[in-house]
Amino acid sequence: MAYWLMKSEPDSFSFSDLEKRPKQTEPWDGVRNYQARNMMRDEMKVGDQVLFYHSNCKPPGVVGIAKVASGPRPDHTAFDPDDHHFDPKSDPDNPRWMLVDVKFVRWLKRPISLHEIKAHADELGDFRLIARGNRLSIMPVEKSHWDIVVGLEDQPAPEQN
DNA sequence: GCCAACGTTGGC
DNA sequence: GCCAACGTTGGC
Repeated sequence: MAYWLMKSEPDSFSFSDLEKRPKQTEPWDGVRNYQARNMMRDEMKVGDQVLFYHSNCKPPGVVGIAKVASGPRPDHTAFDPDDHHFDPKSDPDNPRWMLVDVKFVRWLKRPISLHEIKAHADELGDFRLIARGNRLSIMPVEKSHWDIVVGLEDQPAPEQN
């Protein structure tokens, strides 16, 4: 089994939204980055575990755990001229953009903020999330990093400053 | 709102 | 293939 991190802006789609979805499952549409697409199309497998990360909010951080719930499928938002993610170059007979379904698993006992993750840089030094200039919305997570990040939920929350 | 860091586009 | 211009991401 592999481990991943997927970012979402909670103003657009939050972990709470995922929890409320029918079957607590959502197609991860709208991704328009080839690296992220390739991971969904070629590498993600049903049952893989996902850190659900809230970006562009206060505070940014990991809020819950999800899992991959489908194999790769065409992203139909690319075919809809009225959709914000419409891509006229994506041909329904040869779709350019692919997605997987993501299913809610559980909330973390408490959110683990980016700030807190960075405070553990000595153990998480090569975690992609805190690498310089990282902008990928989907990234692989090493098991050791997964265990450290998820393990923080059992530690007391750090003092706010 | 600012801006660094990327990715994409398109002229050449 | 190079690279300047432009658009986006996302923390701060």
